[in-house]
Amino acid sequence: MKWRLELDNSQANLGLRESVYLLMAELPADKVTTYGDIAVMAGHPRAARIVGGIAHQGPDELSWHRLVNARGGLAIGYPGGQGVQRQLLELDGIECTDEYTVKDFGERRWRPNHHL
DNA sequence: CGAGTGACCGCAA
DNA sequence: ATTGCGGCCACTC
Repeated sequence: MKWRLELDNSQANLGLRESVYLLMAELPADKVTTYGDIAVMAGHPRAARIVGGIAHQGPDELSWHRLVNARGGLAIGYPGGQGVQRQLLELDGIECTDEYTVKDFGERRWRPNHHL
């Protein structure tokens, strides 16, 4: 089912924004993902920055706090600051270092197994 | 429609 | 290990 959804949006008939929403909705609660990965999965490999912009506006019901940068670092401009994002992550059982980086990023990082 | 923008990314000092 | 910088390109106004 997940596969179906992602496959559809990688066919890119949807806008990037739509694709980002769908992918974020698929993101498991105990995982994180990156702007770049989302961009790639959405079929716009160079649009990482755009994903950030979309996240900035995105609907509150999606868990944007689990979206981090390529090094596992928390968002620079997260509303309320990185401290807030970190707390939200910890509520999901995702720990961070003092440096505002997701702990065990390699393990936490979400990878869709299929994805062409 | 065109120019400016940005919750990025990777490589060079 | 840090910092800086330029490229990136869909989105907004």
